[in-house]
Amino acid sequence: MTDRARIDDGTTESASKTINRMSEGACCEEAFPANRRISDEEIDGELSVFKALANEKRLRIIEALRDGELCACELETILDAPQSTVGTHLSRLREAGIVRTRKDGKWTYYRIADTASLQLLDLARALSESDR
Amino acid sequence: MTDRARIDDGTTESASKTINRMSEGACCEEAFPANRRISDEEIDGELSVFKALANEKRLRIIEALRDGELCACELETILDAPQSTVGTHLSRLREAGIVRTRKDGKWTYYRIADTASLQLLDLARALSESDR
DNA sequence: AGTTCGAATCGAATATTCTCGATTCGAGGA
DNA sequence: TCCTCGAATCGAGAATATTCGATTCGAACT
Repeated sequence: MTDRARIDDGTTESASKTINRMSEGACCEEAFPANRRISDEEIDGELSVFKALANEKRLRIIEALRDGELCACELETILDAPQSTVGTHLSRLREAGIVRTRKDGKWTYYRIADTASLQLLDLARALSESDR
Repeated sequence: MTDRARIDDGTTESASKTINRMSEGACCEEAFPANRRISDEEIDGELSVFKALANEKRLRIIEALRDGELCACELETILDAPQSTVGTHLSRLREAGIVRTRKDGKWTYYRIADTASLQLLDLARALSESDR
């Protein structure tokens, strides 16, 4: 919609310390103490993330934000959906902490909050491709 | 319910080749060609995985199966929900390829199909804990 | 001030998912 | 064979989520 200056990338916050911890030692293994009863709060946390990702339009939004931020109006074009629909999905993603916003004049730019979200999509894709 | 012999663990299939590929090089980074337009089939694949995980009872089932297989009746006790409810959730997880079954007499034992599912939960938990 | 544009939110119709009693099915016994 | 137990499935009501027109809000401009 506009060719104004963009913060192309590098502004997405790095993955959380916990996720970095997952990267040490045997890659992506034994991130948590293995045999530990899980709490309700942790289940709720996982649930809120998965609910935020369990929608086609929201997945498309995240995929579109892989290579950098986009404003809401650009996402409307990409999704080919009305403003209120896209706005609702963006609000859900923001509430879930998946995306962050930056305001510039009357435009609102969205970006991925944590690259761990993208790893999540990659893992899900690999998982779905492996069993068919 | 019963103290019959169990295949305690080691029977869950190893993560898919694609996921193993993700483990090489810089851990859990650049698993996919980076700048590549995603297809509808891939979105559908991601979506089916996330939809299967976007439910509290199903997450509890998966967490319960972390340290080995369990039969349906044991999961009914753990979830404290009626047989038909638990059975429905188990069917969904099986259809999504998240769990596999083994029949022994009149019992059906469930186990995690791919450890990548557990990594998915760990990542989601870390993500939800990082932004609060 | 008023106007316009982009975006957030409201609210109600629609669509999807969840729950769970009831039924069916299959594997062992008696 | 009949009976029982564990589990899969059906079906309908309840709960949740999605859609999107309409409204509101804020920033920029006149």
